[in-house]
Amino acid sequence: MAVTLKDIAKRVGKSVTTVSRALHDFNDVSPETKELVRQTAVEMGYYPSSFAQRLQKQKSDTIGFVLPTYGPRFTDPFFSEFLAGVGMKAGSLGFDILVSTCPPGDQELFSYQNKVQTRRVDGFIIVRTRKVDIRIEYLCQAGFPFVSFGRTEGPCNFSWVDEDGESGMQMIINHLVKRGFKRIAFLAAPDNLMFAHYRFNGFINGLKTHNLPIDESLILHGDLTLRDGYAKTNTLLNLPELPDAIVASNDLMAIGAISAVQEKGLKVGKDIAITGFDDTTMAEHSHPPLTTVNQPVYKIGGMVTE
Amino acid sequence: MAVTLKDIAKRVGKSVTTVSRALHDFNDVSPETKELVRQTAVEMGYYPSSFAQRLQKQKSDTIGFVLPTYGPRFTDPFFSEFLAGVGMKAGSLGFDILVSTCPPGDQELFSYQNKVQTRRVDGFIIVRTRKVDIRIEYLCQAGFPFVSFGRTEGPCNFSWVDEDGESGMQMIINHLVKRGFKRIAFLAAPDNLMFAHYRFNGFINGLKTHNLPIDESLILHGDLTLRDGYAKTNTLLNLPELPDAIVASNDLMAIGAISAVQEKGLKVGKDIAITGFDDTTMAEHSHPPLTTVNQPVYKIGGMVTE
DNA sequence: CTTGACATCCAAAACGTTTTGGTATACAAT
DNA sequence: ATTGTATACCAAAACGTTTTGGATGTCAAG
Repeated sequence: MAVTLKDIAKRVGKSVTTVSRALHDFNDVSPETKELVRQTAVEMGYYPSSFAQRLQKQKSDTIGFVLPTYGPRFTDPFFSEFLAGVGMKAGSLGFDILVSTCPPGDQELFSYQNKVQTRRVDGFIIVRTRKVDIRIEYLCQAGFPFVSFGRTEGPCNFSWVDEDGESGMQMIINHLVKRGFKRIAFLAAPDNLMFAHYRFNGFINGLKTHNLPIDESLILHGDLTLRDGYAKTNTLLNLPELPDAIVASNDLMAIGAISAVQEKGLKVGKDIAITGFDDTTMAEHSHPPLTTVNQPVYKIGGMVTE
Repeated sequence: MAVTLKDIAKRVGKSVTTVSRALHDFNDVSPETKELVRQTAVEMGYYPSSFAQRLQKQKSDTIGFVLPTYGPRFTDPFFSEFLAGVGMKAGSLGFDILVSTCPPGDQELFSYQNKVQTRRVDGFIIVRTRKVDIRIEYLCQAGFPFVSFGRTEGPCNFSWVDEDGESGMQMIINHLVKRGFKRIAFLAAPDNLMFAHYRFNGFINGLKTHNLPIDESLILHGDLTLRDGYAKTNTLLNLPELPDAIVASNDLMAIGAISAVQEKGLKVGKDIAITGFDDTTMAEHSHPPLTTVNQPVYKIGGMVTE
């Protein structure tokens, strides 16, 4: 159906080689021929077959990205924003991006292996790194190119982009302490997630810096969802001695916390301070406005891609 | 680098043809040969080159999806959930999904043309259809396969999946009227978006059904963001005569509306009722809980893909 | 002994590119 | 006349598959 080099060659009465080289502006083609070929190509509506090119070049010009989907209700706005950043940068660099979805777990590795083995992608972008991350271990050991958003533990040597969640969290503690809050609770996230781990460290170090006691009963582990932020905050609000501040590991949980606190008839920011982390648009427009740490997700997506 | 059919052929002392046919279980290959070939393939770690296959078959087994990114702050959770649904279904059907990003506008068409012309995808999935939709017009006229989530105006004949936003909105009005609300405001969305159009129609028809007057001053047009829901609601709250209910075209705007109302010291659900549309997880955990209409985005993503 | 049916195999073409390693011609310098 | 140097061109191989249209050998029926 589609117009090929051969068709153009036939039309202009030259060989396929010459047509190909004319279109690539090689200097062993006469200016007249080049012009003729180019015009004919446009006229006939020629576009190279990407698969033929890729087969020949042994390059896919494609980046793989596996969305770690946590079930059907998968609405963490992080991913759409990150993907937007990735997509823009990839597009401007002439790369395609091949997205697949897979819940974290056993089958996860298949998603990666599959694309590596059938040579569908030249490299991967990895997000939500974990302390022990089989994806990273596999790709490292296979010598396959990838860049991650987030570090990992373990011996692998690879390129990554990361935020400094530890500092970010310390800034939050400083902010709270400066305003007189002392009994600070923490809504932690699954500790196998590296970013959660760093934020947790930052929290602990922040308390230590200000010589505040670390009260285990004020540290609860949530799953990063709004729902869970709400639930865990209710647990906190049932303690005999209430916290005067709640530091959440991300904005979603913080927003859940706000709901819970408001529901109890307490004033957020007065009775209990609440802070988030990420600076999502949701945070931007919560009421009262959420104190949070900006994480430029779109930009990070671009950086990782680059 | 990678193992090819030729390598296997050499090893087992048969032709490439035979190896290929053995692996595809053709019945003109002896059982012994088949077994031998299969084992050798596994041993040598053979995986077919997807590009060679695709070039040969003239099929890409890939679905294109262009994310309509509205700027760097692009956090509409709709898209991650939809994409999760698409990805799961596509994966189970052996299809890849090629994602690119492009803001709606002039260059948008390029994203599509490009992939059509270089034959990188076999078909497209389209979302957020518009009354006059150049993407649909182009693909229709080019005879290129696609399925959309959402209908469009215009003469094109194509396959789509859609929600019945009109009924959904009427249900909401019924719900409100039954509870005694009469002065109902509407946070509309850009009318060129089909889903917004249907929801608007549903709103108007709902009012008519109950013989309620249509007050233009109570109909404001927002851009679907939380921020704008907040802003437009403030406008409503400055009217000489307040509405007793605010119907938002989507959950994000509804949540913005809740903020605005609460900030004024009014009680949501008592002084002013607020409803959303979409049933995002955010809505699920807003306080007070948002009355909304469920839109099974994940499932829809799967249906469109199928 | 021939014929036909069947089982097993394969060379070559095709998919649409890019690259390699040339050839042919013209013209100038020796 | 020979050599050298450009300039303009191209056949063939290569990338890794699948498909086409056979070829070969065996065995049973006639």
